[in-house]
Order: sequence, then C-alpha cells, then structure tokens
Amino acid sequence: MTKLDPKAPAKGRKKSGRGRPKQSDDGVKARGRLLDAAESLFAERGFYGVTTRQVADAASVDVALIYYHFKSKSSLFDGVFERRARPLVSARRDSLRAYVVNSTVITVEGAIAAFINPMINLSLHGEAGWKSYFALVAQIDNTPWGGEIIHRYFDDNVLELIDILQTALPGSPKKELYWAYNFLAGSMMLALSGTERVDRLSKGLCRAKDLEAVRLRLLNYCAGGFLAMITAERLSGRA
Amino acid sequence: MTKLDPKAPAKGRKKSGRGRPKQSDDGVKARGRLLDAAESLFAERGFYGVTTRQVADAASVDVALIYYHFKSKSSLFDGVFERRARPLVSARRDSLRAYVVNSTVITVEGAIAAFINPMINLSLHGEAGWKSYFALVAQIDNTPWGGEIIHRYFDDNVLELIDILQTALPGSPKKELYWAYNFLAGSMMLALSGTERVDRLSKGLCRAKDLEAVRLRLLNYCAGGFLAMITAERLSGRA
DNA sequence: CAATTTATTCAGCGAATGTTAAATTTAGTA
DNA sequence: TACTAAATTTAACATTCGCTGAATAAATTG
Repeated sequence: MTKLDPKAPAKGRKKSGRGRPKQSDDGVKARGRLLDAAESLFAERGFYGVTTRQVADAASVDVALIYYHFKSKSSLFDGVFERRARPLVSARRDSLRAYVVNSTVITVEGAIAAFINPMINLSLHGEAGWKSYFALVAQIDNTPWGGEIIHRYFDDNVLELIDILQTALPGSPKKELYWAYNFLAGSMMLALSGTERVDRLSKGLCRAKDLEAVRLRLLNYCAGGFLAMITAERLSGRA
Repeated sequence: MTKLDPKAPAKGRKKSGRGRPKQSDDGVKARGRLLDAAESLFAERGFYGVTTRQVADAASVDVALIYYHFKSKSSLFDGVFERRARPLVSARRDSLRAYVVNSTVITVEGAIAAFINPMINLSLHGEAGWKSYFALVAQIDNTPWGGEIIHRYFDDNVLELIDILQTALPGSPKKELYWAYNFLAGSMMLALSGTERVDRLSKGLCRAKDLEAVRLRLLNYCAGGFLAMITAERLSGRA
C-alpha cells in the first residue's frame, strides 16, 4: 500500500521558552492552534494514524500542552469534532426551518437543498478548517465506531429533514424516507470528503473541489432518487 | 469519544509449539488465518488502529509469522485487499458483459443492477469475510490515502459501467456520468459498510443488514438519480 | 506589591510498536 | 536415509507511544 508518509517531524517551530507566553505571542492561542492542527491531521490519517507529538509539532507547541488543555488524545478528538458540529447543526436547523417558513409549497428539492446547502456553503466560503472537518466526518461516518458520534450530533437535523420530506411526499412510509436519506448521506459525504475520486476517474474532466458543480448535481440526483424510490414503492406491493 | 475498546488480547490460542506444524494441524493454514484476522480487524479499526500483535493473536499465531508470510504490516494490508479485489473485479466484469450480451435493450436500471448485484450477492451469500472486506473498502474509500488503492483495482469496472450507461443514455455528456457514478459510489459504499446507521436513525424500522431491501431501493434510487440529473442537465444550458 | 492562577516547556516513565535473528520442528527431495 | 526447504516460536531490539510531574514565566487578583 502507499499510505501517506508520516512525514518528517516538521520541526519548524519557534518554541519561545518555558512559562506562560506574553499576550502578544501570535494572536492565535495555543489551544486553537492545537485544534486546527489536530483537525487537519485527523482528517488526513484518522484518529489512530496521528500521534500526539505530530499534533503538537504541527501546532508549534510541546506535547504536554495537549494534556493540559484537553486531558487525553481522545478528548482532543472530541474537541475537534464538537467545535464545528455545534455551529453546523445550528446552521442546518436554521436553514431547514427558514425553508419551511418561507415556502408556500414544500418540495423534495427544496428540503434537500436546505439540508445540504449549509455544508456546501461552509466548505466553500467558511474558514479553511471546514474542509478538513468534512473530510474527517466523511471518514468516521464509514467507520463502525463512528456511529455514536455521528448520531449524537447529527440525528436531530436528519429527523427534521425527514419530517419535512414527509410533508412534501404525503402518504409515503417513513421507512422509505430513512432508506433514501441513507443513500443521500453516502453521496453527500463522499462529495464533501475532499478525496477527489471523481477527478482521477474522469481524468480531470470533473473536479471534486468545484462544489458548485456538486451542489447542482447532488441536488438533482438525490431529489430524483427520492422520488423514483418512493414511486417504485408506491407501484409495488406497498410494504 | 467512544472508540472501540482495543479489547483484551484474546489469548485463547493453542500455539502448539515451535517448528513447522504437522499437516493435520487444523485444515486452514496460518497464512489464511492471518489474512482473515487482519481483514476483520482492519475493517473494525482501520490500518493504524490495529497492531500486528492483535492480528497474530486473533489468528492464534505468533507475531513473527506475519513477517515471514508477508514482509511488513503494510504488505499484510495489501494482501488482505488483493485477495478479494481480484475475484470481485472479475465477477463484476462478467456481470456487466453478460448484461450487455444478453439484453436487447440497455437500460440505466439494468446497467446499475449488473454493477451492484455482484457486491450484494457476495456480501449476502459469499464467505463471511466478504462483509468485513466491504466494510474495509467503505472505510478507505472515504480516506485521502485510499485513493490509489481504490483506483488501481476498481477503475476498470467503473469505466466499463460508464460506457454501458452511455449506451443507455445516448448523447449525454460523459462528465455527467462520472458525477452521477460518484454519488452512486458513496451510497453503495455506505450501504455495504455494515455500519447500521440507518438502523439507529430509524429506531429499528430499517435494517442495514437486510441487503435485499438495500438492493431494491438502491437500484431505484440510483437509477432515478441518474435520469433526473441527466434530464436536468439537458434542460439547462448544456454544459 | 505579594500571592495565586494560568499557560507553557522540560525531562522522562512504562508500555506498546513494528520488526528481526536465531532456534526448532516438520515436509519434501535426492 | 541424509539434506534442504518451509513454517513456526522464542526472545529480543530500537523506537515510538500516550501521558505525567516538576519547573518556570506571565497574567490576574487582592
């Protein structure tokens, strides 16, 4: 296999000395730099593929500081995850509710757009770390142990989406909506993972980083998939 | 976070003693047991989350044997991946070609079915290790470093599928087919990952292990998505 | 100003990691 | 049968791992 080179320790830091640093150190506090570094590294190689020393080096800080600000490697991971989960969940909840309030007709396309647009917008126009964050979420979402984290933070959003979809598709069994959402989630996460599979497959014709291209197509694809699946179920022997 | 407990060393082996074992040892050779154990563990916790000693213990064998049969942990991983990639790629190629040869009309549904059915069939009716294997593929597919492996083994299959889809949708730009495939791949991998996200989300109403339910719905969903995406593109300003 | 709290580095601990050399036992071969 | 090859365990190696206690310096508080 050709896994990422754990890279040279990257010892380019300035470690000014012992003791509490002067306030004007460099604007960003060490705690934040640790979260940023951890986010980026966990997104590249996953939780187990990153050592605390690598995080500390990338943050230009001593390892021990990780155990001061967070109390373990696991808690550092939790910190990374939580930091962006909260605003993301809020943004998505707001987007879904705004759609319901401001629309005269609730459509599948509209509901899905309200669900995925906050993520695409954050990845496109938010702080750079959001891209790493989505790559991290995409990874742990396809992991057995990631389930608890994903559900704890994101299920509320999803259940709200599904309620709205049921308004758009009255009479369709919720079971079908759960299945369809699961397919949507897989597509969306791969699209936001930053893995650039489609670039290589298409020899550069498609570019995964072009999230506007993704937004348009993912919306059409998922809405069409929802409708086709529901229609097929309705035509068959009603489960 | 609540990651999987690396578990007690599971020291339930019988390690018969030093030297080459008698032929009737237990039917399955140690090399195969190592591949099985590694497959299962890598699928649970990923490459970095598993130690060579854990693999050896699960295979009831000494660590050093890993370095005798494979030459490193990385090569063990390669061995795990290759073992099933070859038959899977063959099965899928055969399925796609049989579909083209035996059908009077090529449809999107038919092509997608020919592509996904071999995987679902192997997971449902193949040797138990196939489930672990698909979980592993799902994981590394959403990983930055997994790209090289995924492409090396699976791109041929995908390009063949896309060629067939273009027969079913004459005049549609290949670019759109690459995008649509990418969405399909995300859904399919999450569906085969064994993560049971949908079980928890739906509070047991949907069961991820029911791959017949997945087969039916994934097919309708993806075919509908393909057609809707292509149609939307055709209606808009032709990219 | 003195005392305390906060934020940081230093130095290292014990355990675990990937890996290897050597010994040992059986299978295959001349 | 004697010799070589294959398959396994034993015992270790150097390195890295997550983590901690102590020292130190600045900020805050009274």
